[in-house]
Amino acid sequence: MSEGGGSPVEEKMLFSSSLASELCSQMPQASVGETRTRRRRKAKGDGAGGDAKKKRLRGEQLKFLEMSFQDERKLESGRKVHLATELGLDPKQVAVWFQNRRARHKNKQVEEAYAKLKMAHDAVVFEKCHLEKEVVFKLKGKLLEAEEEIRKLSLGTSTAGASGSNAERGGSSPSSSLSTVSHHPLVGEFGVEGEADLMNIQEYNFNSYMMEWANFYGV
DNA sequence: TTGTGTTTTATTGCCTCC
DNA sequence: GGAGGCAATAAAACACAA
Repeated sequence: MSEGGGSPVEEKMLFSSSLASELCSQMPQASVGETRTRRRRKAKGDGAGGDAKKKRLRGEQLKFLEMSFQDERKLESGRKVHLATELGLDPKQVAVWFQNRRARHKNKQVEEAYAKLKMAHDAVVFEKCHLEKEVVFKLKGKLLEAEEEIRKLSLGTSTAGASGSNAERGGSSPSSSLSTVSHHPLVGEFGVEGEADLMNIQEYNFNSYMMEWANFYGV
């Protein structure tokens, strides 16, 4: 039944070549179509007078049409008739072939545009993750610096206060010097003591920052 | 061989332009 | 109002795995 000629796979190869050109060249008569209410026609086949069976075009016909399509995507009637007589086809068949070919071409372009957009999107997501990690890293560094600052301050106040008697302050235990840490506003807020408590402060600050960040970005 | 998915050819209905 | 374009769809032809 098949009319010989190249296999459909070969034809496909032909189609898929050299399609990378103009993106978005003809965006259809846009949004007008949105209101179209699509009808459905009755299935044919039961209809009168032998619908001619569909015939695949032969390889050389396809080649010729393809060349013509690459040359010019639209088909004015003179060219249509010429092509039809040249290939032994009905002019209507030629017109239909061009119509379908344009549709395939457009699909291909849309696919390519999608692939490009997707690549760009993935790259942006990757970059975003990278930047976030960088921000977190820098903030942790600053936090450590701040922690160091606090430690220095607390050590300073404890050594300065060591000149007075412990009894005056009512502190007798060796750990009482650390208790002055609680004079620092941040520390006092939590009523914490010691280095472990400083770590808690750091963690608290970091967590609250992360919460803010998450809220801000809606994560 | 057959069921199923894909591609190609053809039709229909709507829209735009001249 | 007719020609031609397009989107949506039907259906034949084909490919291919099971």
